[in-house]
Amino acid sequence: MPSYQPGSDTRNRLLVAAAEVFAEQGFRHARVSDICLRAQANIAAVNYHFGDKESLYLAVVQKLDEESKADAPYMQIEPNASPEEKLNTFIREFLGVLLKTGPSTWLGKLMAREMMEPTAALDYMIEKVIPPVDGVARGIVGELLSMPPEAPLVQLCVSSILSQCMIYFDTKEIALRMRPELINPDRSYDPATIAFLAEHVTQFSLHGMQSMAVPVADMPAGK
Amino acid sequence: MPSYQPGSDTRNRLLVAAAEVFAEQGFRHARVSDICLRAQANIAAVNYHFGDKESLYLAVVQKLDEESKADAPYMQIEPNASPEEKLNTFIREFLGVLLKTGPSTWLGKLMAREMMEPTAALDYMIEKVIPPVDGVARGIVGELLSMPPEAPLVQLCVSSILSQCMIYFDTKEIALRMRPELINPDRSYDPATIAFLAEHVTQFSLHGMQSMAVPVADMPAGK
DNA sequence: TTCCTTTTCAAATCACGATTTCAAATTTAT
DNA sequence: ATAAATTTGAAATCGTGATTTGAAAAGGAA
Repeated sequence: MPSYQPGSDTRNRLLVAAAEVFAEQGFRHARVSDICLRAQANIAAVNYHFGDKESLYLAVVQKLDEESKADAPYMQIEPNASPEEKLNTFIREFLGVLLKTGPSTWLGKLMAREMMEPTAALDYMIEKVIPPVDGVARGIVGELLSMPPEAPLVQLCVSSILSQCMIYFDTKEIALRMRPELINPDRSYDPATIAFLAEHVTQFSLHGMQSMAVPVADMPAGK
Repeated sequence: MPSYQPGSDTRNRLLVAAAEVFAEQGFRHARVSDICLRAQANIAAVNYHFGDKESLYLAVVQKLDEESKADAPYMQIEPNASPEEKLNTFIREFLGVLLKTGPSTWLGKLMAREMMEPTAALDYMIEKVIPPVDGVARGIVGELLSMPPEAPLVQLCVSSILSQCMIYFDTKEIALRMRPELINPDRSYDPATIAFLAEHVTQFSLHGMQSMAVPVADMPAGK
């Protein structure tokens, strides 16, 4: 029942095609017939190699996660840069991951989708994918606020920053109708537009945090 | 084929139940069997009264929109308040619409879902629902920046503000796993938590805009 | 009451997409 | 070269959920 040749060509084509389709459509709307079509594989190939659609999805998430551990540009922030520069780089890379096309953007898109519509992969992501990204963001913000990365205020600011990036991914369908000239035929944003948006988010966030560099009220503890 | 008694009791129960289910699950995941169950109606009632699931959905959106035109708290900002107060009120009300439970929150939730996963209702929303909300937000931000509401920078800041609210709706499933004590059994957020989050978003955004009160670079025009 | 319109109901049908089946093709090992 | 193991392919099956059907119930007007 399991795959006997983990390096099988068909198996790999399925993983690549599936990453693309899942990133574009989300787990539920992705059709395994679509995935097989793009992978030039038979409709039964997913079940033969992975058991079922969800296991394939899990395999995609893990594969992309491992690959991104190798080189994820927004995880390797120049340690000597100023915290302001670090934040700008982080935002630019994170926005790119959500708005560009290609393999390096797939895990980010899957993560954004899991947040809105969780599947079994969310547990994996909470454990393995989110902490490193969150850690980098908290490190930068903590530095900016002169606060430990675990401080509740740091968490709030990280949410504010990430949300500003994600909105452009989430509202892509609206942008397509109201500002179609900003989006390429392959549904990616233009690099110039991404750079422009990153600059705005950076400025907005830097100033947003400027006056917060002292400990203030805590999150309410009880429910 | 069409409904003969537009005020039919069953028809109204369907509209109410459908609004609730659609807001909670989104259009695709909502089951008409579920809606009929909650409306105490037969499984065929949706097709008898509305034709099909999508027409019911459209009817729900329009009904909620018309009702909200009557009294939507975040649309009626005290005109004499300072712009800072107006922003705080707007953010608190908008967050409430996304994080509380009850009829007044349903349209906001449907709008948030349409953004991520558009249906035929998106066109209606782009035309009728978004402009008023967007207009109020632009008015407040324009006042804060001493800029006309149509300025591109005003648009960017509005996106930054709305995104910070929406993230708490979008990541509810993660919050459920990482901070379950913040979310009530009925899946709503506690009023104290909402007020706390609104305070943070307001402060972050006010400071984020503080230094922008002069015209700067424009959105790149060409694609 | 009786006829006609409207509404409800349970059961059947449809549509779509995931999964299974099993025979044929291919690969690998001896 | 042959046999066993592995992989592929086309068609069949399943499951879920929306939609349709047609008979019964309910209402209303003569």
